Amino acid sequence: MKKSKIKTMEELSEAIGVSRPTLSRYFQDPDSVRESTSRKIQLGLEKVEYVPNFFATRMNRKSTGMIGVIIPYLNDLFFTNLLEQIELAAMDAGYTVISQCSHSDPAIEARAAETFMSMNVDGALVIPLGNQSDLKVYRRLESRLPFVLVDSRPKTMLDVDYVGTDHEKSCDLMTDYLCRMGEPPVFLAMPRVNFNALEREDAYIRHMTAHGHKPEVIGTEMIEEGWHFEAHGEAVLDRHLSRGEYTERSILCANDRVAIGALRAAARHGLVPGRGQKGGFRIAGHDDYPLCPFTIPALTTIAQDFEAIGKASVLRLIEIINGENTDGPPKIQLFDGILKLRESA
Amino acid sequence: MKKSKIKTMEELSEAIGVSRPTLSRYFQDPDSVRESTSRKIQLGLEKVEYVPNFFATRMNRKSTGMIGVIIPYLNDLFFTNLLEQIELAAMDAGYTVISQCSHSDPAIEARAAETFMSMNVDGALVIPLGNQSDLKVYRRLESRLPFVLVDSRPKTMLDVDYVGTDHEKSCDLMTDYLCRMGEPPVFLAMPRVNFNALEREDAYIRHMTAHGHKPEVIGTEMIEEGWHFEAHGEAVLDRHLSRGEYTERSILCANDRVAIGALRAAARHGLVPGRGQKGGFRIAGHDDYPLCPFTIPALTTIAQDFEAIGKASVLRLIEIINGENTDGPPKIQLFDGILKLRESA
DNA sequence: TCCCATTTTTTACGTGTGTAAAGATTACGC
DNA sequence: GCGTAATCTTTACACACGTAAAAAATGGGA
Repeated sequence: MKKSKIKTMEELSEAIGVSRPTLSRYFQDPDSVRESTSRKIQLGLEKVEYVPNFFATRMNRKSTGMIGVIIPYLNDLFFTNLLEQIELAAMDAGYTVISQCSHSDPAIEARAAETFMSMNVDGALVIPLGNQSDLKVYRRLESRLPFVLVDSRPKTMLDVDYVGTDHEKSCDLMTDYLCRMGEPPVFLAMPRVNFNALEREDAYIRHMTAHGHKPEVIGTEMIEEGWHFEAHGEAVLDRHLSRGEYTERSILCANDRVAIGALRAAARHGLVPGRGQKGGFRIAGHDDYPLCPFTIPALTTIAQDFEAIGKASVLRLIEIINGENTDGPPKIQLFDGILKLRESA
Repeated sequence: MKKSKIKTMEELSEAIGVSRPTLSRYFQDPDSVRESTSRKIQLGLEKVEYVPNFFATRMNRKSTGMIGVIIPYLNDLFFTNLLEQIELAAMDAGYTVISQCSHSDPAIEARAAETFMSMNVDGALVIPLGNQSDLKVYRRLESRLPFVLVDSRPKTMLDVDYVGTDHEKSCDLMTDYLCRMGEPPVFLAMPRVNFNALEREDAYIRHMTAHGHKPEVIGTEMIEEGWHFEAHGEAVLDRHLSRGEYTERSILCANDRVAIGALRAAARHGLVPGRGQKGGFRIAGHDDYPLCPFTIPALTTIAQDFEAIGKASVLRLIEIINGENTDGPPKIQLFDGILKLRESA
């Protein structure tokens, strides 16, 4: 059975025998028309191929029902997890998510923001690119549509609503745990591409100093190009282990991907990190990357609460869209990380 | 300096002192107006905040310059890699990509298709969900806009253009390699959620039979729920190793995520897979998941050519959009996998 | 200075739907 | 059968821009 194709609501109204304005109301809320007409329209729709034109639909509305999400990288399970939670939360709230990936390129990030503005999205969630982001873009965005920063936040944007993990606290948690169980940790940093990494590093340093330990940070120099975190972690730790350094220390990695590289460097040197191991060699990460339970040994890490962050950022954005609680200082929501004890530390 | 905000082209034309149709032409092609006016407009734009309305812009055009991409899962680096390549290729070709993730839900997948139709995208690339996909949706899509299947293809959709990896060939390659270097492999399957997995399994069986070996497939029963491939691989292999089975065999895994789980099961049993190892215990994967070089031991696998697949699918879609080479049988493009020899096999 | 070609302005209509107002129809209770 | 309220149809305008045609302005060369 071939359904006849119908392009406009006008045609549809003829085909069904109902006026166009009535159809229009039906599509926006089927309960806004009498039940008998509602049934009549439903029956008609089954016999026909019709999809309302998205553009025409949204053009006249104050609200487009869309929220834009800018995500910096696709090839990182951390971000995809976050994006997934955001999409699900937005879907729940009846919004359509348009996501754009900046592919490590500030120019693309800027263009994505531009696209959102021209599409009249009701609001945007921005997971910033990092240090390279073009801050002017955010300022521009700010003046035109509600937006919330997620996961990380440039130091120059402290006046914007923000949802993320309390890195200070979570890093403390881990540092504290490592100190309690053995030698105070060394921090394996990553190239300065991201604000969170710095926050964690700072938190580590503060915590160590406060407890009378001497902080040691390695891996701040760029060894591998770009976002090859695993390769970076492997190269840095390999270099030190080759010199016989840190073979009986805890290595606290800036994130799990770095830690995965570090695990490999350890294996190459015949070291098996773990709290059960003699000698006190241990490796810990941060983020609870989905693969952590499957590394060898399984990686001890701090889990970020993706779901809470995703949900909270969407809800807050919707609040702003609706003009609720928009006076006063920017609303900052920080969620606690959870220590995931596995094998490696 | 505060730029005055301008909402419509009408207002802009007053502000700059140029007629609206001229502005319209300028935005579509700056060279279509006299250079002096072009400069005048440029100067004006610098003093003013203006973003053309996306919807109004596209409504009257035959072409919206957008292509839609449906991707089944976000939390899998395989798909994100593919999506990235697609986005970059589309960007190169001057198209805007709208991507929608189906989150393992056929209903969401269907809605994404619906959205694309209502947005009048010029065409769509579809990476199917797998067996659960609602095939009616594709048929519907087919009758309304050009689309190309990517990565995997339902058996009921053999009449649609398709771009992917030649699994038959790549699986042969691996099976052949494993046979040459030691005991013929056992195939560690994954739950039947995906057509590629089956294709690979079939290819394995055919190859083994053709060469006089007895094919053995394990892990077809669902042990872990859903897409927890790593957990599945670990559980299946662990069960067999516990019985003392396959400790001197090659394990060919349906994909790398399954293999990562298998690696862990091996480690738990004190086995180190590798071509250098005595006893012939080896593990191999498929896809060249980005983490493969960092597993312990590094995973031998078959790399899919993401870039080629992404580029080819976009180019083919654009061909269809332009009405080129659309007669004749469906165009199938299969790319060869490349054997990545690392440590595990 | 004048003519002609090029470019711009003016005017007007099209895109598909939202939406408001006024008039026509229907449903329902009495 | 009548009145009233709910619902529907008709009509009209709006949204922001594409686009076509005719009229006006501009620029450059002779």
